Amino acid sequence: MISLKVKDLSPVELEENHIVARDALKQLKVKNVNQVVAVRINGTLCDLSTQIDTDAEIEPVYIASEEGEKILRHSIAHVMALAVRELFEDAKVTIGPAIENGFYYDFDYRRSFKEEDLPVIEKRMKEIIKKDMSFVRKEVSSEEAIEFFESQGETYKVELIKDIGEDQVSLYTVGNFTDLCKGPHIPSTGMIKAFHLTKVAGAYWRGDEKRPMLSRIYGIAFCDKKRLKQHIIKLEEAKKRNHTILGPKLGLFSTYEEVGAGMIVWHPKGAMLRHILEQFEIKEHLKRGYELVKGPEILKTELWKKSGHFDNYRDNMYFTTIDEQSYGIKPMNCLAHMLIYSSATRSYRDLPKRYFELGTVHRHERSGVLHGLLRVREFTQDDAHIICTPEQLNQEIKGVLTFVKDVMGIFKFEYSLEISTRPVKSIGTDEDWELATNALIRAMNDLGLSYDINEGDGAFYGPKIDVKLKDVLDREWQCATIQCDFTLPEKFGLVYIDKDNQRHRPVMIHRVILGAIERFIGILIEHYNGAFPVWLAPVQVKVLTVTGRNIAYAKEILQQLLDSGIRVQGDLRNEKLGLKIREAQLEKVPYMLIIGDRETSEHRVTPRQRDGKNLEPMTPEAFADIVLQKTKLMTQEV
RNA sequence: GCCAGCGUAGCUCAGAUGGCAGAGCAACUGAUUUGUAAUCAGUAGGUCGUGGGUUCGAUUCCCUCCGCUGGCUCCA
Repeated sequence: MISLKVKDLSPVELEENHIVARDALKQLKVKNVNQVVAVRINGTLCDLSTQIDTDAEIEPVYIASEEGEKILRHSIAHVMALAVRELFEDAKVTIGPAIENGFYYDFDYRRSFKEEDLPVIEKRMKEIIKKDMSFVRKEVSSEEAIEFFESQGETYKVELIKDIGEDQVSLYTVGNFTDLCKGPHIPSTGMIKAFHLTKVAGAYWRGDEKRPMLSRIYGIAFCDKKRLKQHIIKLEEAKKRNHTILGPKLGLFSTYEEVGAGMIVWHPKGAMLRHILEQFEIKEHLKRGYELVKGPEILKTELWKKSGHFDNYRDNMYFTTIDEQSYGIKPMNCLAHMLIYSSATRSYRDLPKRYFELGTVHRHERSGVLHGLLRVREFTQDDAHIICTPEQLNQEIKGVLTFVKDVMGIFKFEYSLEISTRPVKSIGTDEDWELATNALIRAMNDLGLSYDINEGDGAFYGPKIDVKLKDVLDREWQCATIQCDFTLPEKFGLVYIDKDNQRHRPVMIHRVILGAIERFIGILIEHYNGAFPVWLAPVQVKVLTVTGRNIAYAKEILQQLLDSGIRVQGDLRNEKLGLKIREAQLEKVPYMLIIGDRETSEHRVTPRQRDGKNLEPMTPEAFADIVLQKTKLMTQEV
């Protein structure tokens, strides 16, 4: 006799000594059992076919839940593998997990899969689903599993089992396809209602580019057709917000095949947007005790050798020769800042030094990774190096984290934080790395911030805190970063004289707030869907005349607004007002000023907001005050 | 760099088993002086991304390179 209980309900005593989970749910009168994909038995996720033979608390996992959908997606990956193995006989299977919104499976086949293969595979999958085939779990010894997969020629699976290193592994069979898998899975393929194969991609086995390139097939999947459709609509909406489309359309920037990959050409409105951000940054940095500095674009290769960049970052650098001397184009701004520090004897009283530079850097990124403004080869960082005593480190890191919070708050950005630890290719002693890593962790804890740890993803010279923002497709991009560096001060022999009249080694923080102006603007465009708030809008106001009789007065208004520092343009063409409004609307200008005969005779302006609302006619001065006030306060709304 | 897809007028896109390349919007010209998201008419605009090959003939088929997109890897 066993006692079973569903969360929040009273226990039920059973006559039997064992029962299959699915039957238990029925006996316990759990609702909609046909919508349940798996169960939690005493907290452990299990298949519906699991036999229960002890007292247990069980909890149904419904297909529409986050967990249930994940199980569903993973199961669809298996169905895809079955379809692929049926269609492409000697295709080897590797791994196929559930991911956000869907799943993928990596195959090793004599050719890579093409997009035209997808409808064929999808059709076969639908046939399998129609047959409502069961997922059958079996636990076997690792030796047995290895023997089985070897007989199937599934060498990748054999490698996986050996790496798992357990005595027992579980296998799942659907149709004639048996896969190594922890599970759980949906009971049978009939539960699959909504999926679509979306794209193919190459992917290295185990993410290692020295290993074979596999062929990956991606799919999206949801518990029902409605959710799938919603997701597709969402993707279409996202596409419209995409900065690579919106940016050129709004006259912000463009790229040219003849200029080169990863190089951005800024048009007037984009250059203005950059300028606004840069002025904002200079102001915010000066407020926080930073000093403006500026280093050259190219520095002698010897200096890059001294800093360690030549050994560790050479592949990403461009070099040139001038008068038989080798120079490196800077991929980072730190070198000049080091030299500025060491140009004088520094006292502990001088520290911390905070050097800030809007520094343009060049990095040779691999061609395949370039993407719009988010990944380019030339970009400008809002870069600063803080040189301080070890005792000041914690305070300085907290200062930067607060700076980041303040700035992200102005833009109303949500962001995630990550601490990255020592990578394989790196310099410095273990003690320094530990000290620096702990300093970062302590600062985060002091401020009560939550973060993830990203093992082995630090810079070659030190650990770092990364601040990540999402683009319109929910891809995360690193923007702000705070990096500790104990090695550069040493390489450059930086010292300060402490109270004890002895020379001591300062520590350094590399940090950016927006990150790269280019990337940040890319994210900004998507964040605001191109409709920038007044303080950021490259054109804040457009003056629209109704007829030619209003041109003289409109010009007066234009000049008056320009004089008061407002970014204003006129549309004085001989066109209908409706057209002018439409065009200004498509340019996403925050304010339009309608200038007709009434406004001209009363010496007023009628503002129309971007949201379509008209304000009451007012004096030009009153309107200028509104715009200037919003600019000053950096408000979010129009 | 690797895998897959794509590249036709300023933009969005048609098009042909290889035989003089098409539309809408934008541009230009003229008319219209107009009150809250497109006034009308006309004109002009393309070595079909680059270079090579196959062919009587290539924008179309093949190769190379350039660029873009989505992944892998790498990073702000």
